[in-house]
Amino acid sequence: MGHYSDPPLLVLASLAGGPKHGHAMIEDIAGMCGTRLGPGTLYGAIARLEQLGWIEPLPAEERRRPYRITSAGLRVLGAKLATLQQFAQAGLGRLETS
Amino acid sequence: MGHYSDPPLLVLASLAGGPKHGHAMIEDIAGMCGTRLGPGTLYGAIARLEQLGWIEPLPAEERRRPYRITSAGLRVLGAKLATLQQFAQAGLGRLETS
DNA sequence: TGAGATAACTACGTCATGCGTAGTACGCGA
DNA sequence: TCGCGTACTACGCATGACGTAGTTATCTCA
Repeated sequence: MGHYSDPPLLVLASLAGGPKHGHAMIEDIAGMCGTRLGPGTLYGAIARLEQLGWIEPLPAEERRRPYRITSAGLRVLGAKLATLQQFAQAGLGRLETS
Repeated sequence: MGHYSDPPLLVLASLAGGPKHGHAMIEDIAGMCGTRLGPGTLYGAIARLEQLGWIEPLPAEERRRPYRITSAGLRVLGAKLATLQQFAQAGLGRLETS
């Protein structure tokens, strides 16, 4: 433990830093928070996010399939991160009290 | 969307505010972040957390089964909340840039 | 030129767990 | 005594996390 892990959110956050293909996301996410997603986890999350319209594919280069976050994805990401931070702060507040 | 949901974490955070029985946690969590856990979700999470030694049962009063967070649970909660906040901040930073 | 490593992805299977529904039992007020 | 709210148990489905293995292409180095 010690890593945060919510694959779809990690993917969105990674793509918020710029378009990337799958393998690059793995590296980016590992660098960002130490979580190294397996291929099954990553590409599963990507497929679901694409279906939701939160990310979209860019023209493939060779065998890389790059993706970009959509405006809808940005909105969702912002909302999620905001509630996440709110919750984290509330929780930490409770910890200090006790 | 708009609610944060990670049942075990929510339970730990709720118990960080003092010992509670199941039903009280549901209300507490709903008040804290708007997420209302169903019984299956809640009691499932409780059982797993107890097995991990992160929470422990207190003597039952009538049909209420109160629980308290353990010191191990507090440590885990602190660590999780810290990484959570770190991640949220990093993500929000990326959002501002783009 | 051919063995090995790395990059990038696909396909598959399993297991945990999130979540809803239903059911039980108890106590309280009208 | 009827019904409502509390508090929990039991069950079952479906999602999704995760690992393993396999595929193909590219590059390096001997």
